Amino acid sequence: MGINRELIKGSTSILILKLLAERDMYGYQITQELKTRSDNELQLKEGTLYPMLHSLTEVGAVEWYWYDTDEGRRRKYYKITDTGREMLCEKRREWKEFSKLMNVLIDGPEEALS
Amino acid sequence: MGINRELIKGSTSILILKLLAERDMYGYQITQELKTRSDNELQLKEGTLYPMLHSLTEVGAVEWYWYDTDEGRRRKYYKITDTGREMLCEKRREWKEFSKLMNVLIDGPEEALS
DNA sequence: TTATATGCATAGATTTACTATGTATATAGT
DNA sequence: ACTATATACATAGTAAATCTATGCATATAA
Repeated sequence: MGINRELIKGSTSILILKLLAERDMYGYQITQELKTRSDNELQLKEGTLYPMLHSLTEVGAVEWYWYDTDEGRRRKYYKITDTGREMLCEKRREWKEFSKLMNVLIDGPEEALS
Repeated sequence: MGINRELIKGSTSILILKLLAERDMYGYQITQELKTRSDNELQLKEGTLYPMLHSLTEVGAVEWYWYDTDEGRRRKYYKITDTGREMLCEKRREWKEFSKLMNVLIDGPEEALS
């Protein structure tokens, strides 16, 4: 449905880009951070996250690098690019517009409240 | 993604139920009304609308009746039920919650603005 | 008579996100 | 030593939502 479709499609990627705009993060960390910040309401699954991260990498919105922790654990860190920051900015703007429209529509004309 | 999934799934049905809560409408009218109210941004397609209306009928949220206009045109009017009004109320509440959360997350902590 | 708008509807494709699963290491409990 | 849980990456297959394309039919304007 026009704007809706595009918006909704981006809702997950907005959140990922937003977190990466604050600092580099690895996949698992992204899921935990979203879970914490949303007070357990947003539980991003691996089946959603990793394909999305790969897709964001393909379009040049993020880059990644391996990092070996001192416990010998390997982590793949994702880093937002300038392109990614522009995407975030644009998607944020679109989200604001869409949510504003939705609020107007579902609150609707006063006479409908009777 | 939890709440997101459920919310987004309902975004179209919320709008349909909202319109029907104001007055009975037929399919084509719903598409035009949404288009007008959203200033041409929301163009609900028949392929989305009719399956949705049938689905809402199945779950008892709406009912329908035929109406013959004086020009001999037949229109299928949809009418919201009490169940539908409850659904609308619940969905509206969930939308408010979700959009609020999204706004908090994408605006994020102030230190991220640097 | 041709195009456009109105009006209902379905079939098939696409997109998105999910569930389920697989691999592997670290740590805590028994 | 064994087991469970958390961490960490990833893919295959499935389900759901919406879209595009199409079909049928009538009214009206060019």
